[in-house]
Amino acid sequence: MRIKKEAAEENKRNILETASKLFKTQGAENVSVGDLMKAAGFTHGGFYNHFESKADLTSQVVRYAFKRALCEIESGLRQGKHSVAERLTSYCTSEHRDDPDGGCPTGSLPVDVARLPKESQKAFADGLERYLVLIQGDTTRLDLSRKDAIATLSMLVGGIILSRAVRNGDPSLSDEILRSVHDNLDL
Amino acid sequence: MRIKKEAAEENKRNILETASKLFKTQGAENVSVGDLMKAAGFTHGGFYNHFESKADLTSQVVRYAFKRALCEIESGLRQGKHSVAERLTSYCTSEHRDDPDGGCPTGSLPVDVARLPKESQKAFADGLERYLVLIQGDTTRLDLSRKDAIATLSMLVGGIILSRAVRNGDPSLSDEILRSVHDNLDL
DNA sequence: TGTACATCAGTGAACGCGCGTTCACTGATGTAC
DNA sequence: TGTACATCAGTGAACGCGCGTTCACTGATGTAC
Repeated sequence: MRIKKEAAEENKRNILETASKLFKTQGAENVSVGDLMKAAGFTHGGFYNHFESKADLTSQVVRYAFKRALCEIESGLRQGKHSVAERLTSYCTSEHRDDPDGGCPTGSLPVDVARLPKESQKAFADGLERYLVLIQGDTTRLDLSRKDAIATLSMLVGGIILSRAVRNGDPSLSDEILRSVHDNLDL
Repeated sequence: MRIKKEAAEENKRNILETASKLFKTQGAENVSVGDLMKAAGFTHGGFYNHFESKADLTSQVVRYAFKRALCEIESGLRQGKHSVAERLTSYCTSEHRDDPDGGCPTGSLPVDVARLPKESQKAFADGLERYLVLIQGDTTRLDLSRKDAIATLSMLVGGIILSRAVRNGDPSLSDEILRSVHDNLDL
């Protein structure tokens, strides 16, 4: 049966939110359309009312995940809940490592994105660019050059990815990676 | 028909070599057993003479890929072809970014490995550990603390992963990431 | 404002397809005598 | 050394299964008059 227009939009947002969590933890290729719709509380058939294909979903998820993460950080900055430096400091922690679905897309999606079509990569690049602007915008406490901002972000992303890769295989190495990157930040 | 024992071992090595290239470029989940065996020059049925399952293959590939990469670097060091510092310097370059199958497993496999069973993660951790020992072993030119070695490796890995993620979506950002990380090395 | 009809979000059965895996078969290789 | 038999790497058809996608259907919502 047909539902209200706002309800349909809310449902789509729900699907995107659910997908961004599942994709970050399991990887886009390991989440089926059926799994996703079930997790969002629907049957699979309705999926194609919102998305042209699974590939279409994927690029929309990349965009959505960055938007969500950036909005959250920016509103936190505005309200004075945390500074950019504090956010960067909390990036390489076991809390973030163990919570990929709530975490930043920079650390969970890039390897998937490298195999996705151009449009998804563009969405990722746009998100990354906004992160860099955000980091550089904090001139009072950090005052990083763009080069340094990129290098810092690379170290954080590499650290969290490596720590997740060995988390179950060698937990103490995983912790050591987080600590090493964390201590090398000196913001 | 039955073949000579050494021939069978050589065939298995061939499958592992082919798999490590395919996995690094496409990701383990996107390479089917049929694809792999065909690329290695066989039919798919024989796969189970060498591996218990695809999961078994995957963990063997992680181990194999590190062994191959480390042997190549170590023999280069022994022959004086390059130093550790030179290898690190050439890590974040467009050549390495555009050649994932020939490249280092640290940059191509970690996100896949994070979703694989403990044994594969152990194989990855062992490989990573050997990399760190190698980096620290070069005391004459680098003399990095273990912490610095980990932070450096994290930055390199993060840089190559991010540059690959935006390569088709924003080529100039991709190049900028490589340059920024490269310049921040100062070995 | 009320009525008649088109629209479309969500349902669930059904589709073709490729996946990982199994299996009967082949015949050169390895082994026991 | 020669013979007889067991072994097993590689082949290719076949399996069940879950995937992405399609489609006929439902009925509340949106729209035209």
